[in-house]
Order: sequence, then C-alpha cells, then structure tokens
Amino acid sequence: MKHLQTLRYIEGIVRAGSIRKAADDMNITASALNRRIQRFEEEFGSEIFERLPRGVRLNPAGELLMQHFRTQVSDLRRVQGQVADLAGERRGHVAIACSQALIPYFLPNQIATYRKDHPGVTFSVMVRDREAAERDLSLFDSDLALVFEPIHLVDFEVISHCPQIIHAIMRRDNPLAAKQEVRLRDCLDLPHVLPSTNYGVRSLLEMGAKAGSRPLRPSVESDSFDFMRHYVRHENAVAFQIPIGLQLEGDDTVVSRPVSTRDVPVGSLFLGQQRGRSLPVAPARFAQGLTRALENLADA
Amino acid sequence: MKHLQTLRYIEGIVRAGSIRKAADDMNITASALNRRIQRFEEEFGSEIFERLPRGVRLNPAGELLMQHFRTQVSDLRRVQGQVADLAGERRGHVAIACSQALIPYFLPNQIATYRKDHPGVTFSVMVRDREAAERDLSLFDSDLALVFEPIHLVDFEVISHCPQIIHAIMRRDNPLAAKQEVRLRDCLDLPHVLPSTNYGVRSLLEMGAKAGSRPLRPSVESDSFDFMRHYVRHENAVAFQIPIGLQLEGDDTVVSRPVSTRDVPVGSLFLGQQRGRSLPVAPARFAQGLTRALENLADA
DNA sequence: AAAAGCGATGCAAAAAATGCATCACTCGTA
DNA sequence: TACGAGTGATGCATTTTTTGCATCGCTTTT
Repeated sequence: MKHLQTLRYIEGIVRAGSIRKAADDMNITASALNRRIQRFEEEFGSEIFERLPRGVRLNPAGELLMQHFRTQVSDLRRVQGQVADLAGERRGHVAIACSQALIPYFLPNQIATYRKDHPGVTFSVMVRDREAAERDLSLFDSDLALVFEPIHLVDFEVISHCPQIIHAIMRRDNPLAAKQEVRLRDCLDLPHVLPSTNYGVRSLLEMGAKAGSRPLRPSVESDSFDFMRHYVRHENAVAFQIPIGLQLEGDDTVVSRPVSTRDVPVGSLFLGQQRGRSLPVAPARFAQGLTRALENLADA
Repeated sequence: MKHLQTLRYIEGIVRAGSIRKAADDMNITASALNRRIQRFEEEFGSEIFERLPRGVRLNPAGELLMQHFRTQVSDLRRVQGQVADLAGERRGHVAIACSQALIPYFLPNQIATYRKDHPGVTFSVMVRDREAAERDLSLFDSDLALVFEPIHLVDFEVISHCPQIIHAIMRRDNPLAAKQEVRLRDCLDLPHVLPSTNYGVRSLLEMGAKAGSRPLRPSVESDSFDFMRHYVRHENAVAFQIPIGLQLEGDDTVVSRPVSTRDVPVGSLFLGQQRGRSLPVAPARFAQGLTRALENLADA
C-alpha cells in the first residue's frame, strides 16, 4: 500500500536506530529518507523522533503514532481479507507465535488441515517463549499466540484455553514406567532434565517442588524440549513436557506418564490475541478452528 | 495528511456520484482523479467502484473500505489530540449531533464552560432528529450524539443517560397552570400542539394517549420546538417539551408543568457515540463533562 | 439522429521525490 | 588535545510521479 510507505520507513528507522542505517537497509538515500521524515513531521504537527548525537529515537509522540500505525496496517489487512472473501478468493496470512510444545504435532496438523480448505492462506509460525509471544502480539508481529502458562495477560486477550497436565518422560525400561501415574518425588529421586526457568513447565514444577519441600536438582537444563526428549534416550533420566507436545505411541524406547496433580498443578495452554484488536479474516477463522481442536483435546 | 489524499478523493466521488463531478468539486482534472482511482484499485487488489453509464457507485468492497477509512481518520485525529496533550496544547474539535431540546440552554452552557478551560477546542453542533443523529455517528460526521429517546441503538454506544419527564407548556393564565402536575387527559381537552411523529416526545405522548384511549388531535404540528413554545403565547393551547429544553423562570407569560407519569412514560436523554470507536481526546473529555452534568440533572 | 454525459487513455508539462555532495555537530579514541 | 568516524541537515541537479489537455468509445436522453 503506497500511502503507508512513509510509515514503513519510520518503522525501519526505529529498528535501525539511525536514519542513515535505515536508509541503507531499505535501499534509499539518507537524504531522501531524512526529508520524508521532515515532511511527515511537519504535516503531522509534531516531531516524532528525538535527534541524538548517535542517531534518532522515537519520542512519546512517535510512540503513540507507531501504535496507531500498527493498528492501521492490521485493520487494512482485515479489510482486504474481507474483500477477498467477497470475491470468493479466501486469501490471507496467519502469523502465529507459539510455545515449543505446539511445534512437532499440534500446529503442523492444524495448519495442514486448514490449508486443505483454504490453500490461498499462508502461515508463519514462530517459536517464542511466553514473554516474547506476548511482545510479538503487541507489536502486531503475530496475529495469534498459543502459549503454555502466559505471564502478563495484560493486553493478552484470551480466545480459548485448554488444561494440560505435566507428563514425565522416561525410557520404557525405567521402573516408573510401570505405573499409570507417577509422583513428583519419585521423579526427583532420579536424575532429571528441566527446561530453563522462564518456561511454564519449569515454573509449575517449581511450585510442586516447593510444596513438597523437595528442591529441584536438574542434571541437565535446556531451552529445547526436543533436546530434552531425546536426552532421556541416552541417560536413564526423567524429563517433563505437556501432552500436546507428546505423541510417543510410535516410539518404543521412550514413554510418558502423567505426574499426579496432587503434586504439580495443572497448567493451561492459552490461545490469545492482542487485546482489542480486530483480527483479519484468515487469523480469525483459523483461531476458531484451533478453539475447536483445543476443546476436543480437553474433552478427550 | 497527505497519505490520506486518495481516500479523501474517493469520499468526494462517493458524494458527487461521478468522477467528473467530483473532479470539478475538488479542483482537479477528471483524468488525474480517474487515474488515482485506477492506481488505488490496483494496489488495493480489487475494484471499489461500479462503473455505471451515468457515473460510479461504491461496490461492497468499496463500502468496506470506506468504513475502514473513516475509522482510520478518526483514529489519526485521536492520536494527534493525544500528541497535542503531550505538548500541553489541548487543541481539538468536538462534533455533536443533538435533539432540539439541547439547543437553547443546555449545550450552549456546557460548551461555554468547557471552552473556558480549553479555548483551543472548537465545536460544531448540528440539530438532528434521532434517526439522523445515529446516521451522523456511523458516518463519523459527529463524535457525540445527545438524543432524546433514540430509535435503533445498534451501533449506538450509550455513554450516559438521564430521565426526562414530559412537561406541558401553557400560558400562565391557563387553568391547568394552577396545578403542580397535570394529567394528560386535561391537556388533550385543550387545543394541543405536537411535534412531528418522528420525535421522541411525540411517541411518548402517543403511548400515553393509547393507554388512556384518548386520541391525539393536534391543532398544530411542527418539527420546531422553538416554534411550539412561542405558539402557546398566541393561542391558549398546550405544547410539550422535556425539562432540559425549558428554562421559563424569566418568562412571565408561559409556564411548564410536569405531566403525570401515570399517564405518560418517563423518557430518557441519551449521550452516545459510535459503537467501538475510540474517541479523540477532546470529544472524550467533553463527554465526561456532559455525563457529570446529566448526573446532576438527574439528582436535582 | 443528435446531444450530452460518462469513464478510459496517449502524450506532454508540471510537480514531487530522490540522489549526490557537502556542512555542522558530537563522541570516542589515539 | 586533535582527529576520525558517525550522525542529521541542506543546496542543487536528476529522475520519477502526478497532473492537465485532447480525444476516444460508450450509453442515455432528447
């Protein structure tokens, strides 16, 4: 959209931190870019950048403007999506920020199902910890976030959610694998592999450990659940994950067992969007599909 | 704002009904305007006008776009207002659509009070019947509507309201003036002057008349409450109005008396805005002031 | 059948945006 | 303390975009 070009340039400058760097990034001369900004500030009626010796930075007026700009772009996309609907085309794009657990099975399945009906809709899927996911939403970098145990919840508008019981992951030959449900203390007696402190699974385990006054003593920590799942193949240890990220039926060496909810609180997976935003058509429809899928999970 | 120029042109075309007329209106050549539209439609990804033999008309895609455009302009104004706030200027504009009753006393008083504190804020006040007031809101021609007994209430977001008892207006020498409160049947025994059927006062009186199975037989009808008030000076008849439009203390020939609420339902004056819209700073603040004033009225 | 009104389009003129060279300034570093 | 590297601002020539004029093809009205 041409009439938004200046605002895209402004966004570039914010990213780059200086007009000259931004000009390089965006294949335009610094002088041209500089003058665009000057013209814009004049007609806007206020400066939007602080001029610092080493570059520029948004001033409060600029911050307000950028927020406006982002909603504007998002609104325009929504309108274009609606128009595409009128023409029966069903094009669009869905940007999702999600926790790692959704990556291997759930989201690929959901997206493929959706795209079977709407091949014109494209997707981007970004792995984000629960803090970054919410930031993505507020910057309009993502339309939807699917996060286990989000933190802030301000500006995070919940579309739907689904309970998730923490599961312990171990080798099939581990004695714990004999039980239908395991106790946290039994897991902590074994070498255990934990996610980093900023993850929801970790914080729920921390709560459980504190209640049972048994400290967590992770043998290995990682920010990759994929790594942790593979690790237990090599050392007879216990890892943890939520069921939506698990599908071990076809795996004959690793199994998962729910950790008793007497020990560790039940967590929740949340689907959400930026508060107050009107989602474009495609993200809104896809969110409906996700909501149904999450309800089925909860019922099962 | 330059980047909205095309959209302003589009608005002009919608008003004029043809590109050539709009071009005349807006001091531009038809060809230039025509090409702007073509360029815009190309980058927007869809035609927005139906080409008819006698001109053009928005197609559904165009309608969607215009709605988007209007919220966008309104949003931009809000942001500029906020920025002006940052700079401590407090500029802005408030566009109000209101019922006639607000014209003589209430609104002039409220606006003057507000402008004492904020001389940089300008106002436009348009008299609209309750239907037109809501249309103004939805077209973003007005920021606020202050209407007695609105009709649709869809897309009309109520900010506050205030009960209003219908009053009868008569000459001081009229026998009814002796009572503190009058009955509807007594009014209808006299020649009566009524507002046109599309006004709230009229419809409340219709209800009262139907309940009492006494038909309304207006001697005079008018769409001007000002006219009706003056008329009772000349014929010893009864007119009706709501108290917020009355201030007859200084008048020694005409008085008002409440009509018993056993006969005529109590009406309501509503302050509202377009549903879901974020008002610019000045209208939002002014609406707060109006709300307080209406609460005081209700308490008194 | 003619006239009037409409949108579309080729082409030249006008206006706007851009690129280049350069200035004035600040900061970190030698 | 001097200097080099980095920043935003600005004058001027060039390129790109937009506009205006003339005209075409079409439909409706007279």
